[in-house]
Amino acid sequence: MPRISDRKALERDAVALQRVLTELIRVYQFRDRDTVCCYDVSTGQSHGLERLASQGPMSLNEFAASLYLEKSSASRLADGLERKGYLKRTPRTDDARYLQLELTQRGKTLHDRIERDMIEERAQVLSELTAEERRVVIESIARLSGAACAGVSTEAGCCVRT
Amino acid sequence: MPRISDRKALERDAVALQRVLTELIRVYQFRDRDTVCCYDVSTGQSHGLERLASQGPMSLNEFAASLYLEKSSASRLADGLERKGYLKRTPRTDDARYLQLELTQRGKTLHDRIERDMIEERAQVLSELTAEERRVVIESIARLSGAACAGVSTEAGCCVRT
DNA sequence: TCCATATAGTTGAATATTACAACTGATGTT
DNA sequence: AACATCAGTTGTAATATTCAACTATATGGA
Repeated sequence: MPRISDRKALERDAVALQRVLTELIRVYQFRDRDTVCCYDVSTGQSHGLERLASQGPMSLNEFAASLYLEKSSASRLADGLERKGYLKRTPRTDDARYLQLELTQRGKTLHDRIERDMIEERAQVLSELTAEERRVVIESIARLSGAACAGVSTEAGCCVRT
Repeated sequence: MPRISDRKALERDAVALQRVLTELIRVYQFRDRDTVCCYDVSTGQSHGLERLASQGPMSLNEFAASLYLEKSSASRLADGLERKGYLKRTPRTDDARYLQLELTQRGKTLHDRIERDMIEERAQVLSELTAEERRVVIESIARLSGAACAGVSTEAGCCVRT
């Protein structure tokens, strides 16, 4: 059983975390809009690039689920990326209902460029920390998304809290 | 001058951080859409509540800047909050061009409820960490938004990279 | 004093993002 | 063969966002 002062300290930290996390989300939503201008893709599109780059080719439904989007939204996201030449849709030979979504070379190149810039930014922040501290930060952020993800089901496409 | 292995470790960590941070942003954009359903306000509106709750009354321009929005977007955000009775606009007595934006009691109450729920979630995640680890996480997240914010100017309302 | 100018905020118009529902085409089942 | 199921697309509507034009207020100089 934790001491009372421990619980108080935890509560205080939770408040602080909530504050900085809210600001992080806010600034990223803004900064991400900015990304549009600088890289020829919108926020959503750059997430789409990232999913395909890191997970490899996938069906549209998988694409939608991995972006927490309804399939129709994902379809339109893919439209945009395809129109700009970053993505290719290929019907699967074994079952023509499925599409294989895949980045083009152009798409891979753009993703690499965006990712490289972002990693550079991350490295700036991490450079002030020790290896151990960096590990804690990375793990904790992973836990934060895990926690946010936990209460959410993507089975119905979106917006279902379990 | 850091050793080569140190630089490699830093690079590796930056890649990992980029990965978890991207996922965090993604899941939050989804989860935030969900928040709409549960609390009678949209994502943007809940950020608006948060700004006014934590910074106190402010003008519309200040409100816009603190949300990284164009003033017209902020004006419409305020419309929504006012219509639902969470916010009050009062012309300033010393200069009638300015509006004083302020939460109503109803707005404060709603914000408190939302914040309490979120802090509870944060505490869950933090409870597995030591006090020192929690400090590192909180500081690092603050630095991450600081870094994202740094390259951005809100003077023109939005979307200006300096 | 009065008009030009600047400032704060609102409104019109255009665009983007999203979800839900209805649809199309392909596959599987009885 | 007919019906059901599944993957993906398209129609429609709601929301969010910006830019530009506008209104109202304030300030400063002739």
